[in-house]
Amino acid sequence: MWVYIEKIRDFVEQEVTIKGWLYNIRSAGKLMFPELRDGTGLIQGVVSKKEVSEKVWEDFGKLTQESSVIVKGLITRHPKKEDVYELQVKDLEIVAIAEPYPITPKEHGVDFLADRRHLWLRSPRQSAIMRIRNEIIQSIREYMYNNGFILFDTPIFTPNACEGTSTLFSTDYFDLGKAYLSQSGQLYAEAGALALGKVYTLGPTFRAENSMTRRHITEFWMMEPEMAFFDLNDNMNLIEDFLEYVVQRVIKNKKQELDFLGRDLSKLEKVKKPFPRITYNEAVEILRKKDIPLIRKTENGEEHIRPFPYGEDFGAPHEEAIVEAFDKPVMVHRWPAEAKAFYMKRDPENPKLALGVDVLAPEGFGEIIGGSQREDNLDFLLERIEEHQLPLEEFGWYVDLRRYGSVPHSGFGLGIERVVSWLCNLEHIREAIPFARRPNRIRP
RNA sequence: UCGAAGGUAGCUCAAUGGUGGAGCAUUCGGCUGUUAACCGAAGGGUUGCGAGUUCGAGUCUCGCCCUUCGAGCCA
Repeated sequence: MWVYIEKIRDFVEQEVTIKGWLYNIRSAGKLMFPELRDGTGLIQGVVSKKEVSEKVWEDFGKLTQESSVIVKGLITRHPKKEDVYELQVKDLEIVAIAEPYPITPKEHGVDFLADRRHLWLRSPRQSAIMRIRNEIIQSIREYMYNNGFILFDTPIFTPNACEGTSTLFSTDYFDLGKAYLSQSGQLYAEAGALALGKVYTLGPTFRAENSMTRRHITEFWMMEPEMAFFDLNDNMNLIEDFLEYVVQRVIKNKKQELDFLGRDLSKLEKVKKPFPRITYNEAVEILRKKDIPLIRKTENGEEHIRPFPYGEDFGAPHEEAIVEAFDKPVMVHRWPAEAKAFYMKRDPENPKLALGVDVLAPEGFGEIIGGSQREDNLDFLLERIEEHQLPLEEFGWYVDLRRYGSVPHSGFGLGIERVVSWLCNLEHIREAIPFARRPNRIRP
């Protein structure tokens, strides 16, 4: 019977068939120890010369790393190790002999591996990350479904920039001129929220920023819920509840993979409601107390400005300093409006502040969520569009949402790969997605 | 885009301006409990590209290309 390695415990002392690939093989005279991989796990086979036919013995000698095979044998407990199982090999069918495999069980550099991403994904580490990514996305979908959100898929071709700030990838669109690859589904999700109440979009987004850091890729997946009649506070309550659900479910269901990656689970177990909520101004106070300067580039190098001035946005060193004191995600809210996007509603108590919230992951993994309450007043929104010098003709439909039964509404965007990096404790975001797109890499 | 480090065998890395090496991988041989197995042997090189200095350049100088790390921007 064909079984998957992850289910092997249920078949002890039974004869099974495993279909997979040779991960590694060791030999000791009349014994061989092939390590088999089938996508769900690894198992060590034991081939004894006196137990198998001459042909099977010879065929095992021909196998190279990553050769595909169908192996029959008896599942037994490891003679020395607890909860480890082996396959006592009886028969072998070679599906295909692999050419010399470039990725060996030894060390490799990141560039070499990135060039062979299509093969790198076969390694136990990458396989564990992809399984955890799957669990994260699945738990997001289930949370949303169970809480009354409607999946609302937004377009990838768009005629306008959602936020005027970042650069967009462009392409020709028949007779209609340029089209751009979406950098966010938010504006369309707002239309969805006013139609359906609570919606979310989950799909790829694109940013043509020449960002060469361990936290950026040019094509990344984002989950963006949008809720009618939610204010900033409701938004933050949702973020807390949602993040706790996702993190706790992932550590419950993917413990084996997280252990394999060497993830410190005690840090993730602390991700429970409530999360600290601090205002932007309080965050600046933290930076001032720690004497973290704002570093600004000048013609003759760098300028270090102390104390950190109110109104400036935070960079990576600032985020790290703010998060340091907490062991949970930190929600920073009420930002200087000037630095923020045009669609954010102003704080009624202080119009210089926008009702935005950023969520900073613990352990220095940076911003995983950016959200806000949206501007729902028609005249204020028109003002913002003018201030930001955005083409009104492209935003006509968006402005319309304020004409026909406008309501307070809020939402946020969560970067899937940032969350994968955080939960898997990855050094670099390039491992968080099957095929990472970066400014200097579009292959494979 | 800016700053720093780097580019030598298939991979990871050594090599005082003076005959380019090791471990792993590959091929062959040995070994009945191996776990990135081990032991023995063999094959494997336009030192990123181009110019210059020098009797002599992997090593020094200049230009270009590429990679990594950090910064900015952001999810």
